[in-house]
Amino acid sequence: MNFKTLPEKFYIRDTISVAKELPGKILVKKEGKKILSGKIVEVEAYIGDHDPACHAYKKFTNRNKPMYEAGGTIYVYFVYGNYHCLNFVTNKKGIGDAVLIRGIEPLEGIDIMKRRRIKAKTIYDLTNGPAKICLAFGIDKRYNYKKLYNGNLILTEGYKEKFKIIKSKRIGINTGKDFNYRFFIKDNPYVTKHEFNKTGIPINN
DNA sequence: TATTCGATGTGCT
DNA sequence: GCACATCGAATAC
Repeated sequence: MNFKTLPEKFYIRDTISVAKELPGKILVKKEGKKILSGKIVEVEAYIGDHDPACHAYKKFTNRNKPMYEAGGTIYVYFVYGNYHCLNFVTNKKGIGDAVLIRGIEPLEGIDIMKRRRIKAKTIYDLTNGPAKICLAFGIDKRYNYKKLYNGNLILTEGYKEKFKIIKSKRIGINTGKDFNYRFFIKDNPYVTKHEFNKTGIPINN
């Protein structure tokens, strides 16, 4: 695979516009001679200006600093004492917006991902969750402040394909629940399925 | 300095 | 469907 790397200007736009276009793009990590890659299938937008679920909601702290960098910067944070989550910073420098990467479809380096996700029972469990992605790809806070267009972790264009993007409420948050800032590819099995209706049927899919 | 709790994943019921 | 591991960041004091 040899897709074109997305330029900085792709990210320096309205955050929702960027989030809607992320599904289908390819995340590529170079580890020496090895390549890990996967297609993004699910993301969530976080908007500092009006979104109480956003880490950069009306405050500037040591943790959320990378979110104020220019679009195209990587923001990785540590949660629940165990896990890391990967975000792409969007919008202009000084604005605290980012997009959380929640679901990826593995393409290359699947053998390596399996070794790092020893608990994953199926190939779908490898990268269908924000912390799972970081485990499979070996991403931690060292990637904070790195750029998505010139490092060993980059984002590229994807296949020319048609798919339907579904918009829904976000997952795992207690505030800002009303915003439909989650975007994912319809019927893709690598999308997380955390929301259920009362009869146990997964919704948002 | 102390306390609370989280943009999750896993395992058990 | 639910408990819990586990610890750093944020907030309270």
